[in-house]
Amino acid sequence: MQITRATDYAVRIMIHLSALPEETRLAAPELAHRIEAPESFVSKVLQQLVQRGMITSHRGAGGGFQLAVAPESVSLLDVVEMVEGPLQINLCLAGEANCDFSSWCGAHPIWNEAQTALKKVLASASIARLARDSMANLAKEQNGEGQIQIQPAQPARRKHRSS
Amino acid sequence: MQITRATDYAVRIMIHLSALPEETRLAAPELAHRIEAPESFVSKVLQQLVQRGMITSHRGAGGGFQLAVAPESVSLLDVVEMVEGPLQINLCLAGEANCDFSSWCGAHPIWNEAQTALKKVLASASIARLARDSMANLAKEQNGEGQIQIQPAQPARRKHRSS
DNA sequence: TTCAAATTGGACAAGAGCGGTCCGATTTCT
DNA sequence: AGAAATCGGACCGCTCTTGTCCAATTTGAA
Repeated sequence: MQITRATDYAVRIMIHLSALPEETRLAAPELAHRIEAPESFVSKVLQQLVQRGMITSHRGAGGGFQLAVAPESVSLLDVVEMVEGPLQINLCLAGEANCDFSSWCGAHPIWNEAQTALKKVLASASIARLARDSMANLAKEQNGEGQIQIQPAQPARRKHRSS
Repeated sequence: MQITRATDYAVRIMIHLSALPEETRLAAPELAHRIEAPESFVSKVLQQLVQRGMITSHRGAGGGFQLAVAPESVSLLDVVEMVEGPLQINLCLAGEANCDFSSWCGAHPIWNEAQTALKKVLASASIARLARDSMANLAKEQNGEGQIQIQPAQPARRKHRSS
């Protein structure tokens, strides 16, 4: 009864990209580092998000990933179901075929109600809002301190400096 | 993001036992057949329920399982957590140690809210109510027809009749 | 044009959990 | 003494999870 790591990473990715200035492009390793998730695994999740049209990718030098949708219009539930498929709390909610009792079982309506309540909460939160909340919280936490919270995509300009 | 089969079976077991006349004892194979679940797997779930004190077992001839708690006072959530452990929608809700962002991440409160909503629904339904609903639905479905719905524990008196 | 930076896609793999089976040991009723 | 039943543990195949690694490809820039 738990969301997978991949899903959690996907959410973090979407929030982070959404918090960046528009059109900002970020490379996979950099993104992975920022959300504190393993690089090679994140790259898989990124591919999935690309396939679903949530983000776009650009290859080659200076490439990376950027948001492809309006973050206001995609909910937490959207991202979750994008990675995990339709959210089903119990097998018996997946069509009549999977449950001989559904017509009379007293638990059936409760499973349904619970699932609906869960979905409702997740559907009510847009990625854009989560990004705003994150930034606001961060700003509040380290009050005006130096440390940058969500960095605006460093220029990546550096030429091979040894140190 | 789905409850396990074992959990579903446990719920069915509790509901079924709760629908029986008090003090009724039922053997594992019979119970398994009634909830349409594999015998040997159900016997494992039954052991678990015994260990948690939800039901009591009696060995030997004429033995079986029977309810050990007041079905009014045990909720669907209780049964779920009895089998699966504490319900956690996301790893990041399992204490600060599991999430470096929890203090500021915008998604964190939403995960929490979603989990709470889910738990609330499951906690609000008692096994006793589910049993009553089941019986009422069944009675309605096959209106006064012959077929017995939840059988009152057949006497099991039969001595080896071949046919 | 060439090189380096970056994504893409696929193969691989360890580990855990799930769903279930099987059986010998034990208890208990008759 | 049986027979009926639970108990407990071992075992099993499968799928999913959580990754890793690499060769191929694309692309921007020097």
